[in-house]
Amino acid sequence: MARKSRIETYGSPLGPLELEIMEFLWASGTSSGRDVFSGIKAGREIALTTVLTVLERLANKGLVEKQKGEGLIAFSPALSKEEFARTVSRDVFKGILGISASGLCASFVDALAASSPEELERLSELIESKKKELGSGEGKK
Amino acid sequence: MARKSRIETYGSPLGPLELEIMEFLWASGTSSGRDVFSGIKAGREIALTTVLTVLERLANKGLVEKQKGEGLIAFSPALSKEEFARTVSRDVFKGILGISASGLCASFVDALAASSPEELERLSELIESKKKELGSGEGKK
DNA sequence: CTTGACTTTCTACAGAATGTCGAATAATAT
DNA sequence: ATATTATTCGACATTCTGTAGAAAGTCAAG
Repeated sequence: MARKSRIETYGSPLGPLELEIMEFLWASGTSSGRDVFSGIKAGREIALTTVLTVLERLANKGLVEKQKGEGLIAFSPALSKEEFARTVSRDVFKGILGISASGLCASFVDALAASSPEELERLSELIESKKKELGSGEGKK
Repeated sequence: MARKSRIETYGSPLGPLELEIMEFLWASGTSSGRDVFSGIKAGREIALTTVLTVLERLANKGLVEKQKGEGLIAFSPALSKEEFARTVSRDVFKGILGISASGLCASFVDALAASSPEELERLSELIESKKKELGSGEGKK
């Protein structure tokens, strides 16, 4: 029986290949299986079917949409990169916050400042609007 | 051959039982295998060896220290809950920041607001001081 | 010294997730 | 029809985690 699926605790991580394929789709938009294959495969040894299989699994997970219209089947990301990141990290944070909230904010700010300081501004705006949001909803006791 | 270990992409998630055992150790500090077993097992059906095995694996991962002195072997958390959370989140940040910084920020705020809204205030203060810090540090070019 | 209870280690299996494909099947094109 | 390309199926390999019995080690009591 084993574990209850990592999802409940840490969100829905993707394997390296899966992520690579998602990145390709985010960059190229709707593509055929072969397109993805060509884009992904760079000198590397990988079979077309491997890519197709992963694409199929990604579709089952709801991360990719499979449109079969006229012509080749088309695969496209079901969520934007941002939406995906948001979804995954929401779960991840829920898990980590459940372990220990203290210090997390600080390390988050540090990490963000280190990698994308320009996001700091956006982050404070986000917080402001979130605070307003919470404040107004407070009325219904 | 398969995947390169989730760690490189998403941090170091633990299974439910592993996490449960870590929580126990964080709460009780150094304990014998049997102590952990007793603490973990609450009415539930679980074998002592199962707990010992997991403890062993946790030790191999470097999350638990095994001290064999006089008497029973003692297990203790190698990192505090906070350190662990920080470590895990650092890796998670790295992984997700690579995908989308804005998505990460958005979900962080959401997750924080949901679990500890009172931290929002502290977070904005943190950001302010971080921004000042960056601003002043700019002088040395 | 032998026995028995308890501790610790070994070994093994099961199920899920992911990577990896070849074979079979379905469409298309020529 | 036949060759070509596209899709789907079915399989196997590896790693992770949960699970636990069997074996080996330790030690006090008799």
